[in-house]
Amino acid sequence: MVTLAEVAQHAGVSASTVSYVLSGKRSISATTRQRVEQSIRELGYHPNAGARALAGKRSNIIALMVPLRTDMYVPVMMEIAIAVATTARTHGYDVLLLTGEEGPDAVRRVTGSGLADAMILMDVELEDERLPLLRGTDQPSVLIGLPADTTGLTCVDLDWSATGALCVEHLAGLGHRDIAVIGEAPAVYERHTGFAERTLDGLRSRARETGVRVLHRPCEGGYDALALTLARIFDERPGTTGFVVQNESAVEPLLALLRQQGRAVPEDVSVVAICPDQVAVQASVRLTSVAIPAQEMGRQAVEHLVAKLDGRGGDEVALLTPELTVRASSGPAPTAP
Amino acid sequence: MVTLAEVAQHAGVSASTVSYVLSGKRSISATTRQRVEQSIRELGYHPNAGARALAGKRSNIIALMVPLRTDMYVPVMMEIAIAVATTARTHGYDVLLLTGEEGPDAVRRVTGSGLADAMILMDVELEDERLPLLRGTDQPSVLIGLPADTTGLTCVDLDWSATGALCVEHLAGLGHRDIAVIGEAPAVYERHTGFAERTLDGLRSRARETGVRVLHRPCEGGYDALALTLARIFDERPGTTGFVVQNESAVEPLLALLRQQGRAVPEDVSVVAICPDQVAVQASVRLTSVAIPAQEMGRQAVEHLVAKLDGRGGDEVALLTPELTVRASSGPAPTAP
DNA sequence: TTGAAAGCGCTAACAT
DNA sequence: ATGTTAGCGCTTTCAA
Repeated sequence: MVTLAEVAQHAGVSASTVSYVLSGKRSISATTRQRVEQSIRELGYHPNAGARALAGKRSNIIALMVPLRTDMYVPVMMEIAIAVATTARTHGYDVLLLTGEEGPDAVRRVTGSGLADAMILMDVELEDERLPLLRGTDQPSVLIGLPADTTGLTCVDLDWSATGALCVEHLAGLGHRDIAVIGEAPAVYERHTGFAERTLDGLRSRARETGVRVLHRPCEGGYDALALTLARIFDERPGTTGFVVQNESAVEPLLALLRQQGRAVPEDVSVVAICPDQVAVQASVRLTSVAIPAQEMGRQAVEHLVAKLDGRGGDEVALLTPELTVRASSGPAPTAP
Repeated sequence: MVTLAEVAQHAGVSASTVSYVLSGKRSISATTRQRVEQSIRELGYHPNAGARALAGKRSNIIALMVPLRTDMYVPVMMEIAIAVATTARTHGYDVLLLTGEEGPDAVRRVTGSGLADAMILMDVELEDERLPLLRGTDQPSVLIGLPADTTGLTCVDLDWSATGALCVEHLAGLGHRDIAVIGEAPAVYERHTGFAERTLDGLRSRARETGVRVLHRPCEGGYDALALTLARIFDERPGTTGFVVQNESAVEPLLALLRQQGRAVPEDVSVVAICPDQVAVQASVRLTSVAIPAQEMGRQAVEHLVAKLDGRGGDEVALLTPELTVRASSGPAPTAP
């Protein structure tokens, strides 16, 4: 293992000079710099992470807490995680992967051990039990998701309320008066996950404003669950002509069942999905959708965190503006026969 | 921040005693141990990770390199990653998330800096450029996936060749004589990803043995791509009665299109999928499938790695035996009209 | 069974 | 512009 001292000797300079060449924290003459860089290359030197963390009081590691749950749409989580990792690298940070399993203990462990300099939490609940800990520490953190009380916290999230509103607006604008919402699995609501409830709020308040009726039904993924849900919806509201789907694993089943029942999309019923663009374009009908900007969320979370680590920027809630893309699954409401 | 020295003082013992209480590397009298543990709790002490890594020469971190690609089935990657993280924790390790982006450089960086004690690589190609580096270092590693040459390497993977064979065997046993294989996206083959090629080998050699014909077609996911592929298949082999699908995002489109063409599953055509069980049971027809044991792969990778770190166990290739579950999508081949 | 003390490799004053 | 040096908090000999 090559040490800084060896590099120093090889280059004929002192250890601190090598250190400063590396950190750029003081000016170095061009010639020494080159000699040092040359030695570093020749010896294949890599600074020891532990020693650095110990002496410098920063590990250059960001912890990322991902949920274990399988009732969230996994590709979105993965996309966020990867965006976090790659963005972090561009700022010189590595990412430590923590699963939700350890819960609040993980926060304590990471904070206490100096393992990471900061952390990003995903899948935040409205009353998340990790929040008191975060507020009580000086370790910078960013939440992806919005808890009920954001005091003293930095959060990044899609503006789910606006997302819901946007969906209703689109359908209402097309003349739909009776809208059904296929929501996330019941467990997601029971857990009081912010995004699900906020979407619903946005949906409902815009419905009120535009005078359309909204029927919301949570739904597990898969065909069987959706068949049941759909039957109930048409039973209760036979005049339903618009659907908003928030559960990715209900998208394809919904399209299949509508087809099977002889209801044409978008002639008889319109469908608006809340999902990643990729899902929208790969579906059997190209879906009008509001995109979930997973990458952007991961990227912004890191940018905010790095800003805090650098002493710039403070607490703040960054809500991403939703964008609706019109595709083939939505059209004017059918005129009554 | 609480230090070991503070704990020692609080407990009225020396620093080394506290250290040994923590590591258990020498016997401590019951009373001292309790006093120390008490102090640790009272002060909320957490050992400093950097100092530990520096002095102990082990970071207790395992690096996990995940691919950036989106042409692999993402939930499987995620499930592996989470299994790695949770299993690692049970052995006292944390997991550092590296993306494939940095490529071989990441291996150098992690090895050189002592950031991680060991690493797990996912999405290994047959001739992976990271392998020479791994062979040339004493840092333990485990591959999830099988390269062409496994000399000096430890690998964990599903036995894809046996998986392919199993699929053909099942269909052949039901009397199918003409089988089509819907494969992964062309890019996956071009990249020479081991699992895709091996599956094909297994498929073909068992086909030869059982005297069935196999037509293999790579396929991007989504409806449009699959529609094209399917048309060509029936064009070329009108007598096709069995399908093996390896691309998850082709599963649902395939079922939809078959339905649409009036081909009943399993009466007219049988479908066997290679996918996680969850996908198989959530599909519109419950699929006969060979499961991809994502969790098990992640878990075993960590177990092997920990064994190497502890000086137990050496290089070794662990192939998981595939298991086929018969569900509703496969049945006897239709008798010729 | 316990203590004392020498580093681990690096950073950041403090000097010059 | 560069060198000297005192730690950072822990592990692990070496001693008792």
